[in-house]
Amino acid sequence: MAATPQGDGVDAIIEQWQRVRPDLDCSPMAVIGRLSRASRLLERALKEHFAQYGVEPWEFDVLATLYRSGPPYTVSAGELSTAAMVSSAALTNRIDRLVDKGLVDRELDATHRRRVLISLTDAGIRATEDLVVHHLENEERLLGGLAPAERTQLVPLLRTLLISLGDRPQTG
Amino acid sequence: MAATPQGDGVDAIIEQWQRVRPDLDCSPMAVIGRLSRASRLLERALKEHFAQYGVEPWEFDVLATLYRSGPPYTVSAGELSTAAMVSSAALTNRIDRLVDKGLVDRELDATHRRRVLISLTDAGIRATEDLVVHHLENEERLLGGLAPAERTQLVPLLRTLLISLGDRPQTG
DNA sequence: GTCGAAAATTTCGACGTCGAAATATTAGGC
DNA sequence: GCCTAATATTTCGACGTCGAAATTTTCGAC
Repeated sequence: MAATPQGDGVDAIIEQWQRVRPDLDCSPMAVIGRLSRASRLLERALKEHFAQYGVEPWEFDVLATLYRSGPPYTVSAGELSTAAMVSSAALTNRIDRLVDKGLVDRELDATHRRRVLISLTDAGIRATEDLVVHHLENEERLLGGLAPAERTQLVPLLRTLLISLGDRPQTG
Repeated sequence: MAATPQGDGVDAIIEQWQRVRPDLDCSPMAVIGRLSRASRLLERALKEHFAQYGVEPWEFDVLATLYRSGPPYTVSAGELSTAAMVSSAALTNRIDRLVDKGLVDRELDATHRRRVLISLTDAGIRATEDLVVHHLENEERLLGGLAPAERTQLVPLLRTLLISLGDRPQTG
């Protein structure tokens, strides 16, 4: 009884916990549970969006990391792996496929030959410039439920959390 | 130059974009990028924590869903699949392994025999009761960087976002 | 200058998830 | 009461990621 009328899925979960274990303080779930669910839902929505353009989210992620580094759009494999938060093994696989698609080049760093440099091809630059515009429109749409003031409130709170979790700029 | 001194990784990414493409409004990234990164970092931290107890995050997730449903700690396979936001195929696999561990039972619903009911065993109940206490302590620790007032601000903002993304209680 | 440790990437094997097809069960139309 | 469609779960094949081992290159100690 007295089910929260306007609640989300996390409200329902916390109510269940309080019914079964009123002795526990479940308040951290109200934050962490929501972050986790929101991220999952956004991931799905982004995947659907990119599918319209024949790309996977990870493809745009790699291309965008290269593009935003600026001309000559070159980043080492290790930095790409860190930026994407995936293992170096996963990154090798991703680059293989982007090379096959003709969107990036792979070459050895002339001065430090154990490093591998990845660069956007001209086709990769064009593809990224096209994708990023639609991607931002889509992100804007996904945040449509938040008023501008709400977004403004959200940003510093999430920044504080990220910093406390150890998130730092790549090039400190 | 003029790198944000106290920024997180997302600040750095947005600065890169503005340097390369000042014509684009990247403000949605400030929210969505942070949600995505925070979720990834929290996922890793939870995984590390649960590893101390010899369990994977998904194991706790299934056990907790059963436990918070209350006695007799029984939920259908389909509901577990929805709650965990994974495919029914993935859930079959997860239940197989929890059955092998002796933490849950699998039985056919007597009245609707195409449904499969999953229940916590006594060992499963004890394991969950032990895990949830440590899990909440850990979540509390992970949110340590946020002041209580900041958490309080965060919750309704994330709820609004979740609802606008379509998140709803399972038993509407 | 050489040897061993450190660094960067790739290869390898194992694992977990997904979408689609298959299987089993229930509900409705007539 | 059949036959079809809908529902719920499992099976199957393919794919992507991970951790660890292997490979190549660089750096420092001596």
